[in-house]
Amino acid sequence: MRSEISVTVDIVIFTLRESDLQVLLVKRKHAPFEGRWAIPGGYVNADESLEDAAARELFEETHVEDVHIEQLYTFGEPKRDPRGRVITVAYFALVPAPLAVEAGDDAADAQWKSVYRLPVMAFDHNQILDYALKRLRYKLEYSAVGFQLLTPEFTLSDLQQAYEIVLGEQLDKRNFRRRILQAAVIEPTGAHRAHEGRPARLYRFREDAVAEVKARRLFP
Amino acid sequence: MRSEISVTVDIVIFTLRESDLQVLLVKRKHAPFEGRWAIPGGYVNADESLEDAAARELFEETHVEDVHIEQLYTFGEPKRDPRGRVITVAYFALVPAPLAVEAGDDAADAQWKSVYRLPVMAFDHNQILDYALKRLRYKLEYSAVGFQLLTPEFTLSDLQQAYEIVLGEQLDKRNFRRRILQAAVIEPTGAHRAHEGRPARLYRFREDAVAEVKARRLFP
DNA sequence: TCAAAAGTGTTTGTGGTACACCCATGG
DNA sequence: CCATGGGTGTACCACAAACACTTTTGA
Repeated sequence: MRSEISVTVDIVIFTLRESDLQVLLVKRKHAPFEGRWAIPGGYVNADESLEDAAARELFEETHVEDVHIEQLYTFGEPKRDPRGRVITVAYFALVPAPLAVEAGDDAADAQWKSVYRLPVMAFDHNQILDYALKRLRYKLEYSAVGFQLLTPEFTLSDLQQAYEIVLGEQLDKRNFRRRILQAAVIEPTGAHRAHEGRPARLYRFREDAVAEVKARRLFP
Repeated sequence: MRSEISVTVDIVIFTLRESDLQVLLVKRKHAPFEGRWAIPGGYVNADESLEDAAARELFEETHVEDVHIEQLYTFGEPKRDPRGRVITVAYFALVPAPLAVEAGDDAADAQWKSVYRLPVMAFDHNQILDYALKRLRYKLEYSAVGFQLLTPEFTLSDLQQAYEIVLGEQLDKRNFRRRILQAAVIEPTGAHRAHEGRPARLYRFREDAVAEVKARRLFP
């Protein structure tokens, strides 16, 4: 039985802004849910892959390319869209702070919103965002995905701050540094950055590093 | 742009059989890929959720209900089905051994196949199965999902054997028992089971147990 | 009494966590 | 010389891994 189902992709775009973890939301101009905030998304074209569709939506909203994108989950409850049967393949993207700030701010109907103060959104988008946030935090703990939120060169303090913002808790500086360094996923560029106080060593992410590390086995 | 996309669900059904980890495959009767083995699946009905569709496909193949089902990933490359644009939401299910053995064996065009000796399959189904197996192994290590492959009452040796089959490696009996027991996810039923040698205590899964345990943090 | 599987503790090593002071620079 | 953030080491504890023998039953 072939059924009439439309397929969309929605993309949860995370960035660090104003010492806060924020997502890009768009305000809907038409029914249903006119005036409500929503996760950006759109229909999948016939000849593009799902991931390409997600990357296209991301580019349309932010003019950002070549960032971390991954598939999150597919939401397909029959009544999730009042217009008919629409399933959405949700993705999430991590964009480095400075690029994202420039690009997101100019659209009147697109705003960065703190994940800690989200509005009631259109469709099942609150649920999608909850899930995306849970996944982001979870991945931060066992993979090197957090670097994707930073510029290509960063200090260890930048990185620690990023982790603290996303996880929503304070971390011990010495333990943080030791573990990041012994995971060998970053390397010093040799350069330093100074604002105030002692200049900080700059690091870059090592492309050849294993991005995902096996979690502890609970069961043997 | 609303595009003509069909939506299917495919379900990777795992079980333990003949001291082996096996999946249920069906032999295709029609083109494309006539005669090739494939993961069971079908179109999503207009009024059912994706998970309901997966559960329905599972029931149609095995007459098994109320088992662990979870969404795996959505595969949507434009050319994955030569007939047109079809995306598939893949699920995986874990069915307890004895039920599965009875149900799967009678269909001529449906067979349990060892995950260690898989044929070249239709569509992108080898890729889907690789991914499902990876996910199953991964989840076994940090969650209590492994119990879903056993009957409601089982011995610790049964459980250890299940882990060994899925993970493909030998485990130390004392360490295994200690960790399972101190995770407090199972409880003794009080009964014993005897075949040969000393009778073994029977256990059941504790429904109130936390099924998923936080993995070690690699990064602080 | 023997075969077969169940059941049980200890030691050692690794890694996580907690914790406080000195260093380099700019103003 | 002072304020500001950068950078460093150690002690304790918990848990993972390695490892061999005793117990209970049926034949």
